[in-house]
Order: sequence, then C-alpha cells, then structure tokens
Amino acid sequence: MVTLAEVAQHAGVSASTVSYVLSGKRSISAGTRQRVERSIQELGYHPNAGARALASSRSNIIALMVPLRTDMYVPVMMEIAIAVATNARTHGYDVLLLTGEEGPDAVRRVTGSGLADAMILMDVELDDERLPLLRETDQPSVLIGLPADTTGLTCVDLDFGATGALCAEHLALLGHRDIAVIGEAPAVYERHTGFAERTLDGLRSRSRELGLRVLHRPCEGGYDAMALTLARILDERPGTTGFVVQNESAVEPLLALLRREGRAVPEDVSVIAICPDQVATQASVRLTSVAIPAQDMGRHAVEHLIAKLEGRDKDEVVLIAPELTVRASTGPAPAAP
Amino acid sequence: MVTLAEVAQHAGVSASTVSYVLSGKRSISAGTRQRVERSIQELGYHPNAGARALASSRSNIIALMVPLRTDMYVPVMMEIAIAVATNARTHGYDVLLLTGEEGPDAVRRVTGSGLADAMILMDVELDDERLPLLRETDQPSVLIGLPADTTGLTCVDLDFGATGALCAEHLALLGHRDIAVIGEAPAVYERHTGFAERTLDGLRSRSRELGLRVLHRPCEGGYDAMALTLARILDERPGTTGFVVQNESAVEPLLALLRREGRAVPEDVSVIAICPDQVATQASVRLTSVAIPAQDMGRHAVEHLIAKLEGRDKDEVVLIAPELTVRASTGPAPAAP
DNA sequence: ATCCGTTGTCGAAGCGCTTCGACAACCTAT
DNA sequence: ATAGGTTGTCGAAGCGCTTCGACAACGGAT
Repeated sequence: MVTLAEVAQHAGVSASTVSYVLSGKRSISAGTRQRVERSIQELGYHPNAGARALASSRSNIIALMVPLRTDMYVPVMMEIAIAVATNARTHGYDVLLLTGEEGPDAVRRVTGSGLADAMILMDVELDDERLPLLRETDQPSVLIGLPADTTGLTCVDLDFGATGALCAEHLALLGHRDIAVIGEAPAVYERHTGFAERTLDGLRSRSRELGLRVLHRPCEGGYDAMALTLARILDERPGTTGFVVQNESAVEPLLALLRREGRAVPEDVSVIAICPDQVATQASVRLTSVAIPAQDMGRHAVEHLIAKLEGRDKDEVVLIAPELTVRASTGPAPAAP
Repeated sequence: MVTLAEVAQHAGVSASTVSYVLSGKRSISAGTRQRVERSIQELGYHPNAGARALASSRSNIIALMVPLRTDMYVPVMMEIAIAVATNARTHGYDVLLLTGEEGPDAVRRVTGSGLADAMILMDVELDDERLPLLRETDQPSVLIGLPADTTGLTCVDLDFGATGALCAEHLALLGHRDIAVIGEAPAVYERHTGFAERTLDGLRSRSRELGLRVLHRPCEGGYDAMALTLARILDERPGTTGFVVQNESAVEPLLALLRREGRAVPEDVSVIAICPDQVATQASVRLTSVAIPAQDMGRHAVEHLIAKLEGRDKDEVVLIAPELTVRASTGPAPAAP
C-alpha cells in the first residue's frame, strides 16, 4: 500500500505539498506539480479513503436508501439507483446502498458514524418515519418522492398531478367521455406512497373541468386480478372507452383481455399507460404513455444533493414535468351507438 | 459528534477499555461493560467510520459492481443487489454500489484506496477484463456468474448447464420430440456472458441422450422480433411441440403469438421458461419454469465473501442446483398426426 | 509465604491524511 | 535600497480509533 509520505519522498517534496497537489487548495508551481504527478503515476498511489475521511471529516460517499420491497416498479428503482451511482461518480462521490430494512436506524447510523456525507431516500411515504430524523440532523438529503409535509426538505419527483391531468386531456381531446383508471395494488394506496393518489387527484380535477366521467379501480396486477377488475368496470360503465393504467403488471393483461373481449385498441378503446418507455414500446400494442423519467430523477437528486453539500441551493420541491408520447394505443373515441 | 474519548470519560474508564467493550477482543468485567454500555446509550455514541477504517485498516464495506446496462433481467439484478445488501448488513458490512461504467479502474480505485474490504462482481463476462486485476490483488472477491477461466476465483451462479438438461428431461418425459430454444438477444451471446451458452450446451447434450431434436434461435424480445423468430422456427420444424424460453421479454409475446396461431398451451405445445418466479406466475398462462434464484445467489455470494474475509473458505465454484416447477404451460405431447 | 498464570484495565503509539501557520524566496513599487 | 505583497513549500498538529505491551490485582498451586 503506497502512502502519501512515500509519494512525497519519491518526488522530493513534503507530504503537505503532495496533498495540495491532490486537492488544489493551494497554488503549486508547475514543476513541482508535474514531479508529484509523475511519482503518483509511477508508484500507483491511491489516497486512503479512511484517512481522508478522518482528516477531512468528509467521506465522499452518498447513501442511497432503496425500498426493500421488490413488488413495484423494480426496473424503475434500478434505473434510478444506477443513475444516482453514475451521476455521483462524476462529482467524485461513491454510493452506499442501504435497504429499507433497517428503517430509521439506518439514518441514525449513517449520520452518526460519518459513513456518508449525505443521503438520498427513495420510496418515501406520505408520513415517513425517517423524516423527523432527517430534519433534526444537518445531514444534507434529497427525497425521491413526495411526503405530506415537505417543509425543510428537498424532494424530486415526477409531477404525478400533472401526469393525471395530461392523461385526461389527451383522452378528452380524442372525444372520450367515460374513462377508467386502473391503479396500483390496494397495498400501494394503503402504504400512502402518495404518487398514486396525486395522479388520481390530477386526473379527476382536470376531468371535471373537461366533463369526463372517471371510474377508479386499484388492481393487483396479473391476469386474474385484471380480469376481475375489467369485468367490474365494464359492468358498471359499459360505455367506458378510455383506460389509464398506472401499474406495470396490469398493462399486458389488460391488452390481452380487451383483445379477448373483441374490443380493438385503439379503434374501440384507447389505453394510456404510466410506465417506463421500455414497457410502453415492448407491449403487444405500442402504447401511448407518460414516461417515468428514472434517469432524470436520479440525476436531479444527485445534483441537488451536491449543491447542498457545497452550500449552494436551498430546500425546494422539484417536480419534473410529465411528457406524453402518443403511440398506437390511443385514437378517437368511437361514434356513440 | 460524540467520540470514544467522551464515552470513556463519561463512564470513568480509558478509551481503550471502551474500544474493547465495543470489539469484544479482550475480556471486560461485567460491571465495567455495563457502565460503558450505558454511557454509549446516553450519549448516543456512534463510532466514526473513517477513524475506524484508518486504525484497523478494515472498512467494513463490500463493493458491489452492477452492470450499467438495464437491458436484461433487471428485476433479477435488483433482487440480487438487495439480497447482497441485506445479507451484508447481518454480517456488519455495508455495501458500496459501483456501476460497470468505470470498468477495471473501479477495481483499482477501490482496492487501492481501501474503500472496501472485498468485492462482488455481477454480470461477469467469459473473458472479463477485471479478472486479471482481481487475481493479482489480495482483495477477497466473489463473482456472480461464471468466466471462462475460474482458477483462483470464487464464483456463484445458477447451474445453467443443469438447467438446460432439466428442461430437456421434462419435455422428453412428456413425450415431446422436436423442441425449440428461444434464447437471449444476439447481443447477449456476442457479449459472451456464458450463461446462455451453458444452458444451451446442457440442453443439447441431454437432448442427444434422450433423442430430442433441438432448434436454437436467439431473439431480441418484444412482439415483432418474436413473431419473426416463431415463424422461422415453425417453418423449419413444423412439428415443434416444446419451447424453452430464456428471455424475459420474449415470454409474453410467445404466448400471445401461439394463441393467435391457434396453438393451445399446453394442449398443442408446451412452454418452459427460465425466469424469475414472479414472471412465471404473472404471465397469461401460469408457466412451468426454472426459477432464477436471485436471493440465493446474493446470499451465497455474501456468505462466501465473509468466509474469505475471515480466512476460512478457499476459492471454489458454487453452482446452485436448478429447480423446475411444473405449472400450467407444459403437458403431454399431442399424438402424432 | 512464594511463585505463576489469569483477568481486567490503562497509556501510548500510530494508522494516512488535511490543514494551519510559518517562512523563505521572489517580485514590484517606492 | 527597502518595505510590502505574492507565491510556493514545509513542519507539525491532530482527526478518532485500534492495538500492543505493561502492569496491578487476584487466585490457586506449591
């Protein structure tokens, strides 16, 4: 293991000089800098992370808390996690992966031990028990998701309210009048993760303005659950011609069931999905969709966190504007019979 | 920030005593231990990670390199990552998330800086460029996946050879004679990740013994690609009655296409998928499948790594035995016309 | 009573780095 | 020629912990 001192000796300078070459916190003559850099190269020197953390009280690590559950939107979570890791690296940070298992204790542990300089929390619940802790430490943090009370917090999320509104507008514009929302599993609503409710609120209020009738049904996903849900919807509102699906695992079942029912997409009914682009393009019908911008969310989270670490930037809520991509699953409402 | 020294003072003992209470490396009288533990509680002490790492030259961190790609088996990757993180915690380790982006440099950086005590590499290629580095450092590591040359390495993977054989046996037992393998995208084969080839080898050699005829076709996944692939298979071998699918995103398209062709599953054709259980149970037909045991893989990887860190355990290749679960997509081959 | 082996505690060194103040050496303005 | 300001480098302190050797205190064996 090569140390700073060895590099210093090899380059014929003092340890502090090497340190300043590395950090750039004091000016160094071009000659000295080059000699030091050559020595670093030749010896294959890597600064020791622990020593650095101890001396500077900064670990250059960002903690990322991911949900333990793997029941929902896993690819999105993964994409966010990878985006966080990649973006963090470009700012010189590494990412520590924490699962939700430890719960609030993980926040205490990481904050207390100086393991990480900052945290990113995913899958935030409306009344998340980690939030009080976060507020009382001075550890910078960013949430991905939106709790009920955002005072003193920085949050990044897709604007699900606007997403719902966008779906309503698109269907209204095509002449649909009766639409159904197929939502996440009931467990998701009970967990109060917020995004599902916000989508629904946005969709409902815009629908009211546009004169759309909305029926909302949570759905477990999978074929059997979807079959039941669809039957109930069509039973209650036979005239339903527009569907908004916010549940990855209900998308394909819905399409299959509509096909089986003899309802053509998009001739008889239109379907909008709220899902990653990959799902929308790989489905059996190329789906009109509002994408979940996982990459953007990860990037924004990191950038705001870095800003906070550097003392710029104050708390704020960043809502990413939704974008609706029209594909082959939506079309004009059929003429009333 | 509470320090060891403060705890020591509060408890009326020396710093080293507190340290020994924490580590248990020397015997401490019951009374002293209790006083120290109370002080720790009262002051809310958390050992400083950097100082600890510096003094002990052990960071208690395991680095996990995940692939940057999100084009394949993402849920599996995520599940493994989470299993790794969870299991690592039970052994007192945290997990550092590295993406493949840095490539071999990440190995150098982590090893050199003492950031992590050990590494787990996912998505290992047959001739992975990170392997030489791994072999020449004394950093303990475990691969998830199997490279061409495993000397001096510890690897954990599903036994894909046995998986292939198992599929062949199941279909043969049901009386099928002509079977087709729908594989991963050509890119996966070109990348030489190995698992796809191993499955095929296992399946082919067992098929030879059992008198099965095998046709193998890579497939991009998605409806269009699958339609083309299926058409080619049925054109070339109209008598094909068994399918083995090793490609998550081809499963549902295949089922839909078979339905459209009027071939009933499992009456006319049988389908076995090699995929996570969740996919198998949520598909439009409950699929007979060989599960990809993500949890087990993560757990094994961590346990072997810990064993190596503690000086037990030598290098070895751990192949997890595949398990075939019979569901509703396989049945007796139809009587020959 | 003496010696030896345990057991429990302490002091001090040191892990490899950052950072502060000090200070030559030089340049520029008087 | 001198004062004052830069610029580049160094030495030393110290971050909070682990760990080694030392050693008092005590018990049991002789």
